[in-house]
Parts: sequence; C-alpha cells; structure tokens
Amino acid sequence: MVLNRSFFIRPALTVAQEVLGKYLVVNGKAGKIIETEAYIGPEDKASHAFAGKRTERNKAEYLIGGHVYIYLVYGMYWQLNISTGQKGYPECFLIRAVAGKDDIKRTNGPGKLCQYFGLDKSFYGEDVAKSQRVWLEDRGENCQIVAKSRVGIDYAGPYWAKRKLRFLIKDYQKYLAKI
DNA sequence: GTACAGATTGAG
DNA sequence: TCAATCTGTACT
Repeated sequence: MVLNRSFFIRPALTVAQEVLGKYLVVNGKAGKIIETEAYIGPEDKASHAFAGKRTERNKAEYLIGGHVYIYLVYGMYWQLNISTGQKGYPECFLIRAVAGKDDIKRTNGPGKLCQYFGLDKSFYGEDVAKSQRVWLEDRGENCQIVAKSRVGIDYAGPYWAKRKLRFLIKDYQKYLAKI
C-alpha cells in the first residue's frame, strides 16, 4: 500500500522511524529504506530551517508532510528529504540509505541513492502522496529500529550532534555485508 | 561584488 | 587525508 498524507503529517521523529522497512519507489526502481535521519524543526540547530530560517533552497521543508525537499551538498551530491508535519512547520527526514535489488553499494549513502534513482532538482517539491513517479510503499515488512547519532553535523554543537536522531534497521550490517 | 563552508563520496 | 564543485549566506 502506498503511504498517504496521514503518514507524513506526524512529527519527523516518528516518521523517520516508521519509514524504515518501507520501500522508496522512483521511476520503476524500488529500494527498502534502511537508514534515515530526523531534522525536527526550528529548534534543531543542525536543520537548514534552524530558528525558522527560510531560503529559496529550504522552502520545501515548510510544506505539509509528504513533499520532496531535495538539495545539493558539496556541489555534487543530492540529498533526498521528505517534509513531515503540518504546513508552515519546518520538519523533514533525510533518507540516507536504501537496499536495492542486489547492488546496495550503489544505494548505501544519501548522495549515492539519489544518483541511483536519478533524483535531482526536477523532483523538488514533488508530493509523494500524489506523484506518479516517486512514492513510498508499505510492503508489510516489520523491522526493529536502532537509534544513533547523526552524521556530518558537528557544527551544530555537541547537544544536537549527539542526539539520537539517526535511525537504522537492526540488521543494517547484514545488508552492508553483501557488498 | 568576494569569501567561505557545507546533512558526501571515492580515491590515495 | 583530500579534492571535486555549487549555492546560500555573510561579509566588503
């Protein structure tokens, strides 16, 4: 079943965990989501929307849950986020890794999975609850969740860098072992 | 206008 | 350990 609006309008903290084990489907390719990070609103110092900041780049983060917030980092890699929560409140989660058919080494990083799925700025603001080319699917697979610290945000200070806002499925290492 | 750093990655 | 390479932000 395709995940609908009601799934995404909950807090990023909830959605980032529940979306693990679901499938990302883009242009006919599908992958099981195995790692995410939550960016939980204006008080989150690591978020692009910290202190309610709004820019041309991050405006999709303010849309009602279910919209694609995709942006370029380091000049070369796209990061796929999906907004959560209500309209006007900047929350989202970042999809950091999915498990594709067999070549996980091409989808085990946020930049790499976008390259694999062909995701770029043309998907900016896409509504995954309505889109015909990108959506999330529940295939009835349950999984256990492990929480870790987020990656690459040391600039946000020890409190936000250490908070357990990165989520992985428990057998994440098993997938990596297939490389 | 210039300077700079970043939610990454793969090669050395 | 480091370079690739673009964009928003904070300056001049």
